[in-house]
Amino acid sequence: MKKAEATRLTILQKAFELIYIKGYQTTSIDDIIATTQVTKGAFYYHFKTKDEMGIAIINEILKPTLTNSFIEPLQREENPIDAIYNLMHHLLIENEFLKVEYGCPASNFTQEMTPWHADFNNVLNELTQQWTNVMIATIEKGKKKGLIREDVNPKQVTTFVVSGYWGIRNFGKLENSKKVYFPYLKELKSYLNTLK
Amino acid sequence: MKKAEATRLTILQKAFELIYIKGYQTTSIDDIIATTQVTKGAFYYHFKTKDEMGIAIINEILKPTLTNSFIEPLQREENPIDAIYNLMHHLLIENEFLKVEYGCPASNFTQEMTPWHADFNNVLNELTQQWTNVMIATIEKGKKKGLIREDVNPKQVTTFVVSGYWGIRNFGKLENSKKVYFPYLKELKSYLNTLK
DNA sequence: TTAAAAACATACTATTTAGTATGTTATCAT
DNA sequence: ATGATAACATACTAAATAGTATGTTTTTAA
Repeated sequence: MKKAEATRLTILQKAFELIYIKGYQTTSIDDIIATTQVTKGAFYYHFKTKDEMGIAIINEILKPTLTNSFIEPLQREENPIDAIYNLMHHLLIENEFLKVEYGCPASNFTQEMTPWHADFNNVLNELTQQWTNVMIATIEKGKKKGLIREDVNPKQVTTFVVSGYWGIRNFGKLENSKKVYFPYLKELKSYLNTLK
Repeated sequence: MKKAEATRLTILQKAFELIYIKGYQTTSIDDIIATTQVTKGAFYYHFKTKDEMGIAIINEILKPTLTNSFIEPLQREENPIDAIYNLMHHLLIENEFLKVEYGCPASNFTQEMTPWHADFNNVLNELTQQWTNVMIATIEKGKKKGLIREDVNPKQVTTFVVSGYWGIRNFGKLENSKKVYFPYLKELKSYLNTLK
């Protein structure tokens, strides 16, 4: 990797961390250049504005993570019920990238930026749709294999499940403890089992 | 009501609206005094700091709304399954206080303030617990009446349901349309029916 | 090796921000 | 009616903010 590309990447990575912790609006460019040890000139050489950097974070940091941690695990498993449950368990309990006290990065971004920044809205919508589309496909495959009841509506289930995930992350943030994750996961499991 | 109290209340109400729409951090005191037609002197006579006003909004605006729109409907109904479903339907579809494009005010506050402002965290936790406690009690009553299966865990179900609500509000915000609410509500209904 | 362009560095600016200092006016008990 | 205090009004300040102007240094292609 070229040095300039490396600079750009460290800006994105460190900025993401700060934003994940403090929020987008309250993370200043000065904060970012202080923690990255990159000067303002370098920052504005790589990004025209703060918002351009924000969009780049979503596209270049969040999207790859989404693919690795949210999508691939769904595609690896045979049974959609196990796939979804194991995914959630992994995201909530094991994943070290996501911290209970700071919630879900995509959800945070959506909450903060979506009503007022069309660009953010678009790219976050893409992000979410990638995830939901794969989950829908997973459930449909399960139906064909006879692992899921015929009358189950995959899109409906996906909306319900993804909502639950976003909500429980908010819950965790509020209680600042993974404790809330356990009743959620238990109930998710019994819910998913009703789809058999 | 005394005139001074009226001033305080309009500040809280208008500030709430702005914050609901734009977020807490990006709503400035100047924004608030501009839309309320109240001067800075008056504002700081009523509130020592912006955060004091923020807490007051949660206690004096959000809490009463919670009681009226989130708690009483649960207590009025006999069957917890109907109670929860009708509540959600009402909150998502009929309620005019809550707007799809701006999400859930309590959830927005949690997302934005909770990791860094202990005072906000405390009061938001109270708010949420009031709601969940009533929902738990509703389900327990339903169990005693034989309307809910014996092996259902009320706290687990409540965590699951409330998470779903918060999540679907985030979803609505993202898609900026009530359309997503319908698959959610349908699946919520079939889920709730499995608790019988 | 060298010239041009890419990559970075420093010092600055205009605006916005929460909050304050210091007033003036309205209200109310006596 | 009057004095005290509650309620508001105006003008200011210091800090923070996104972004710019104008450099210097490093890479790279010839």
